[in-house]
Amino acid sequence: MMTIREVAKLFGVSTRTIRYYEELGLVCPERSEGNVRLFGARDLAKLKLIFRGKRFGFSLDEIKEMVLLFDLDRSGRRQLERTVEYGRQRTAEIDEKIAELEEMKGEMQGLLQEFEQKLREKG
Amino acid sequence: MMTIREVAKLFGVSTRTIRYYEELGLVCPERSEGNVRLFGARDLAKLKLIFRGKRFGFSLDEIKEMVLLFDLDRSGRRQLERTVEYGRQRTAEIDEKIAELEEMKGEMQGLLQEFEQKLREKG
DNA sequence: AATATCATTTACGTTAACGTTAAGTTCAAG
DNA sequence: CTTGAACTTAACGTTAACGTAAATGATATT
Repeated sequence: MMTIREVAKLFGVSTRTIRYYEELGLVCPERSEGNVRLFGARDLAKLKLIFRGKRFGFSLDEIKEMVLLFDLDRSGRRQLERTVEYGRQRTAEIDEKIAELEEMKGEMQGLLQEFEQKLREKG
Repeated sequence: MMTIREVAKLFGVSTRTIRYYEELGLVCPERSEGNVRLFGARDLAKLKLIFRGKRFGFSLDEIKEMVLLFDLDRSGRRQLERTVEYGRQRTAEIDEKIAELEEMKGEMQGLLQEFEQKLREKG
């Protein structure tokens, strides 16, 4: 069980950021006797997913939906099916993002080759 | 040569967004006799790069630096070398992003398999 | 038990990336 | 040449994602 400052340091963010994510319902750590937040392994895995999502321009609202995958494991069959379907859509989106990134990379490399060509011309 | 509304519609954004990007110095379209913005092919290619960058969580400040690749083609040798070096760093970063996205995809697929397993258990 | 260093909630402040409105200008159609 | 739609600048409004400060409570150390 980690304290909020340890968690913040672990992910390289402020404690405010962690509390804000709790405000939004993204995480819901246990509390100690004296109402102090205590983060378990599952909370940390969730936060890892959250910060990874952030790095790819997902909004916190979108991330909130993605994080539901973490919370719905003892739900009913119908709910599970929808969760799986939702997860499929998300991974499909990620595939698209990867493809687009590679296209972007290709364009930039094209530009670089042009420039290098010009450099060679100048000797 | 396209007008601002045509450009906005083409990319599915507001005209304000396009003007804002000009405010930041990201694009610099020609002007007609009567001071009306006219976007050429090069402006459109640049905007395409800009919106693609946005989809991956790059800030407009970061994008501004990336877009410099478009503007510096008749600069001097030293400048060209630095541009090429900068471009290399950017493509390396994109490689990292791709790798991380694939890791993310793997994690989500792992979760999905767990859920599907549970679905099979429930018959 | 006092002191220092953490924690808590509450609430207002900040910045990026636009949205929106106002007041005026240009362009295409009739 | 006028009328209406689309353009212009200028300026203030908005929202997400936090930053920061105040007042207070918990915890560890000496």
